[in-house]
This record gives sequence, C-alpha cells and structure tokens, in this order.
Amino acid sequence: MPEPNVVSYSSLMSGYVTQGKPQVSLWIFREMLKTTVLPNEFTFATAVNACSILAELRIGTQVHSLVEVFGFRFNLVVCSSLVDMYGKCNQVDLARRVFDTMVDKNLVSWTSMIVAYAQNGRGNEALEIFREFNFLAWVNPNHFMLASVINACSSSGKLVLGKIAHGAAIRHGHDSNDVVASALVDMYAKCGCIVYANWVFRRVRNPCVIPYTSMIVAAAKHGLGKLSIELFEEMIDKRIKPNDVSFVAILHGCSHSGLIDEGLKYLNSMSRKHGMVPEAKHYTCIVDMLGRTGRLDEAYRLAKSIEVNPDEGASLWGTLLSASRLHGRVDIAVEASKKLIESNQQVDGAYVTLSNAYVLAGEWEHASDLRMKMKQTGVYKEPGCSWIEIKDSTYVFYAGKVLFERGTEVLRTLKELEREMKEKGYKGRSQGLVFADGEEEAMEEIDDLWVDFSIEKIRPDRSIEAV
DNA sequence: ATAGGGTTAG
Repeated sequence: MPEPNVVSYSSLMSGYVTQGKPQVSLWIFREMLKTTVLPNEFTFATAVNACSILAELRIGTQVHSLVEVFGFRFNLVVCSSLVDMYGKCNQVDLARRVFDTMVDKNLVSWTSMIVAYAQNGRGNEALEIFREFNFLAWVNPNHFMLASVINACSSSGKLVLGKIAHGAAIRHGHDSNDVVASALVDMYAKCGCIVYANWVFRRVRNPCVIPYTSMIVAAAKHGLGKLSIELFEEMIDKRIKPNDVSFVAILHGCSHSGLIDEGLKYLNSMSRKHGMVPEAKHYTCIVDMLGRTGRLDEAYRLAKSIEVNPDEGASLWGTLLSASRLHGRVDIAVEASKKLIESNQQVDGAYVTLSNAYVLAGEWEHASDLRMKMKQTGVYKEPGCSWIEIKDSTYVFYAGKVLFERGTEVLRTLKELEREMKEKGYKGRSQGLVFADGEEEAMEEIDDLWVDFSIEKIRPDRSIEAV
C-alpha cells in the first residue's frame, strides 16, 4: 500500500493477534509510531490486548503511557483492555486503579475486573466487585460474567454463593452453556459436591473438551480414578480431541487412585495415538504417580531426565520432594530440596518438607538444625489452611490447631472415624492413610466398595432447583 | 480495525 492509514495498521496488528503472533503485532505498532499516522482507540485496544496475551507488563505500561499522551484515557474499550492487561500481568491493584478512573463501565469492564481478581487468587474481592455490580446494575450478568463469578467462588470455596450464581445461570438460561457448565463442574467438585458436579456435567448437551476435562479432574480429586478413565474414553469415543490439559487430568486421576499401569498407558498413548508430545507437566504427573506408591528411585531417575524451565522445575522437584517425605526417603528429599533452594523457588516449603522428612525418618537433629537455619536466615513458612462453609459460617482448619467453636466435636468425630478405619484395615500416618501390610482381604473388601460407588445412584437434593 | 469467560501436576 502506498499510504497505509490507521485502519490498515490496526487491521494488520489485529490480524497478527488473531493468528497467535502478538509479538509481531507489537512490532507493527512500533513501526507505525515511526510514521506520521496517528494511532486511535482501535490501535491502542489491539496493542494492549497483545500485551495481555504476552503478559508483558513492561511494554504494557509503556503503551498505557501512550494511551494517556494520545488522549484515550477515558475510552471505554481501551480502558477495559488495560484492566485486563494489568490483571493478566498479575498487577491487580493497577487494574483496579484504571477501573476506578473509568467514567462509563459496561459488562465487559466489570467482567474484566472480576476476572483480574479471580485469576489472581483474590476471590473475595472478585465477589465484592460483583456485589457492587448487582447493586448498580441496569443489566443482567451474562454468561461471561457468571463463569468468572463461579470461578471466584471455586477458588475461595464459597459453595453457597456458587449455588446462588448457579441459580442466576439457570434463570437466565446459561446453565447448559459449555463455559458456565465447566466452571460449575469445577466449583462443585472443589467445594466437595461431586454429585452436583456430575449432575451439571450431564446436562450439557454436547460437551466439548473443556467440560469433559473439568469432570475428569473432578472425579480425580475425589479418588474416582475409574470414573476419570470412563469419562476420558467416552470423550475419545465421541471423537473429541483431548488437549494437553486433558492428559494432565487423566494422569492426575490415575495417580490419585493408584492406577499406575493405566497412567503409563495414557502417557504413551499421547505420542502413539494422539500425535502429541508429552510436556514437563505430564512427566511431573508420572513422577507424582511413581512417587506416591513408593517407587521413588524410578521417580528420581525420571525427574533427572526431564528438561525444564525454572517454573516447571519447581513443580517437578516439589512433587518429588513431597513424595520422598511421604515415604521417608530422606536421601531423595535432600536432593529435591537442593534443587528448589538453589533455584530460589518455594524455599520456605522446601525447608519445612525436608525437615518433616527428617522427623519421619527419626533424624531429629537434622530436623532441628534445619528449623534453626530457617530462623537464622529469616525464612518463614506461612501455615497452610483449609476451610469449609456450612450454612453461613466458615470453619478454618490449620494443622494441629482447633480455633473455632465446636472444635472438640469435630475432633471427637475425627477420632471415631479413625477408629472405624483402623478396624477396616487402614493404618494411620501423620499425613494421609495407607493400608497396613499384608491385609489383602481388607483391601479387597474396600476395593469392592469403591467399584460399587456409582454417582448415578445418588440423587442430588432439590435445593438448586429451588434457588 | 478494538476490550471480557471455563479445564492444568506437588
């Protein structure tokens, strides 16, 4: 073109984004700035979007400055894209600052802000924004917004609010939408309601790969490895192509149900049947699978043979470390912790887990040395916790601490369950429960129970329909 | 020619 104008440049940039080449889009943007053609709102929205995809905070901030310079700071679309960009770069507070300066906001801007909070582990604030939206709202939330709100509920374990959002989805006809359904399946599973998860899943008419994957993960997290496998096979039968996440899901399912041969079979099938190359995250699942059943030498050998970037390395060695702790393999725990500490990733967790591995192996002195070293070097591990909502109360659990009302009641029930499990052949450990050696009979009995468990037979109550 | 969503190993 002899004289490309702003539309030509913006179209070209947008085309590169669509083709999955955001870096080229930004290059075109830079070229454009060297000419006399002035960028407009379309150009900026596209450039900011390219930065979101790349999670490029540095360039994103520069583009933001240009937005101010060229006078688009009050443009609805440009500002929505900035909110999204800061969210994707994990700068939620900057996203909020842009959001607060916006004079008009629409569903997209509100959704972008909710997503920024939800995807950065700040579910409560996401729900706070949603509450404000509902207060000011002149339109109903659409499926984009509901999916994001449900996502915020799952990450913060808000089952009651999740059910309310589900109710809203039903009222506005979004409950069998693929995206909303995936979020609901995930939310119910993470809040402990596998039966509801299955119920929502089965209402989707033609589920694509993502609802299937959500449900495979849901089954996996509840120890229903065989159900994970059934779902995966059903998906293949329907000619739905599994993606990299689906394989993580099925390997996770096999790992958590001790289905090692099946897990290895699925790993091999990736290249043999599905034309995919297993990635570091898939091998990490296998390391977990081998480690979990005590095949630590194999797991270690595999871990050493995988090429990883720093983030993948942290997952890989973290996985091996906790498996070593579980089985009291101090030797491997030491090697795995070294990798984590050297790479400056999850250092606090590495110290604590290694120290616990020493404790399990009876090496008290090593354990206390390590705790001392933590104090000296100022490494502090924030204790993890779990929580559950019952009616309108939230109960928070820390290891070794009971801080809420009715705590003694919970402890009494727990002791009773432990006693019953011991009777049936389980042997308690400091973390998790494993079978006692040589109690095959009890194992078979429990295995039967497990196979019999069919979630089709259990009906959910009608409370969702009531909502 | 422009902005938003769901699944991911320890």
